[in-house]
Amino acid sequence: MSMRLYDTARQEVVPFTPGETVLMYTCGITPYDATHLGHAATFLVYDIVQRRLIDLGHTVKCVRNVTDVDDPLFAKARELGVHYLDLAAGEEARFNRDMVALNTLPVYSTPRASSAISDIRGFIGMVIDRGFAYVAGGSVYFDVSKSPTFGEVSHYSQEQMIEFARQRGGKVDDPNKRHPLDFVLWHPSADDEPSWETTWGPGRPGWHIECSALALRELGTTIDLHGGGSDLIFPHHECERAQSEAATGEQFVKHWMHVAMVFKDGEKMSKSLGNLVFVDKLRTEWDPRSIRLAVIEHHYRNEWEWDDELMPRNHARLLAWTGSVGGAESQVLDAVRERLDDDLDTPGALRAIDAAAAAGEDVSAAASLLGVELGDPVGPR
RNA sequence: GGCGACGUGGCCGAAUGGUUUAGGCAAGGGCCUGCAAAGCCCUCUAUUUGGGUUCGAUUCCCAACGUCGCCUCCA
Repeated sequence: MSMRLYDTARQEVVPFTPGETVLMYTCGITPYDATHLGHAATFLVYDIVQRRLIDLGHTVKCVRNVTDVDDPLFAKARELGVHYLDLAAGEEARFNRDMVALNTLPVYSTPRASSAISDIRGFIGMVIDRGFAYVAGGSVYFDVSKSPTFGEVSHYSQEQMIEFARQRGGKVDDPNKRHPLDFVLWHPSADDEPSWETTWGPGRPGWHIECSALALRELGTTIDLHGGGSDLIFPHHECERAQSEAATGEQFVKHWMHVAMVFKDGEKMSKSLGNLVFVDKLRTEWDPRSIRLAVIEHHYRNEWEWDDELMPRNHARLLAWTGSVGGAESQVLDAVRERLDDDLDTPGALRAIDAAAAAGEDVSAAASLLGVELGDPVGPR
């Protein structure tokens, strides 16, 4: 018995068949602002994967990094007039409170990018030694021409990748670059940004290298499952894979999993648009278990819209489930397992539990597999 | 190209594993009227295509075709 999951790179639902110990890496947050529903959705999906794998008897080592060395963090710290690590520490603590409130399982480790500078130095050295990177103008660039499989995670054409990079101000016209898609592994810092010494010059890491270095340090050369929000597929994961396989010569990731974006008011929930629903705010109004249900009511591969019906509906659902405790013995746990193994069909799992609860069965074991513990009375509202 | 949603009469739009697939608009006919309008009555036309599951599918599954949405955001 194993789960079947959609693999972004293979573009189909395939059996996910890791060994007894499952090595998972999910790209975590850049801690410069509060956790919103989009973040929560991503990590709740991975939490349920982890729960089902444990349920199947696996030991799961899940790494979720914290990107505390990055441009948006520096910008926000500059704006607030605080040190970037102070800002990061505060936001990271908020994020952890949200994750605890939503009852996510502890992960194996949550390493910070700032802890990985020496690993990153070593990693870049490996990439250079193996001939996949070059130094120019104080920066180190990955040489995409040495990686013929570049693009096999996202399945974008060269032209599309270049266009996307250009739209993002990805410096495709940087004169130091040999190819427009070459990306930075290391680059000089601005005056008010942190800087570290290296043999090829002072500076700071590029934004893809941290995850590769941390994955190697924490989990080894090949990991079973890697992912995050679908917004990370390109360029982040494309670049990660290229540089990791360049450094180690081994397959980096066996299975890629990405969680679809959450929308509000017709547009992707994002900091730049400001159409955010914050988890900590929501928690003051609703039981966190209802929030979890409202998120997993959607399939992880479908984009979905946050609307006002969601919380009342799932509050009612939580009440129905809680009211079932002490009822007749139920077989619904097996139905939920079967739904989760079918590409993580959480909507189907919820429907099965709804039906069982309506039939007077005790659904607490099934709810628990989804991270919803029915023991406590229902909270706010 | 990828992922997802959808595809019901001329148009819009409900519903459904099983005798007649709502309703509205439009159209045609009639009543009424000096004529017309309004109103009322009647009539008319549909489940994209091809497979599959089933005793039976429009409904469930697969494929094709078509329409729409999303695909740079940093979760």
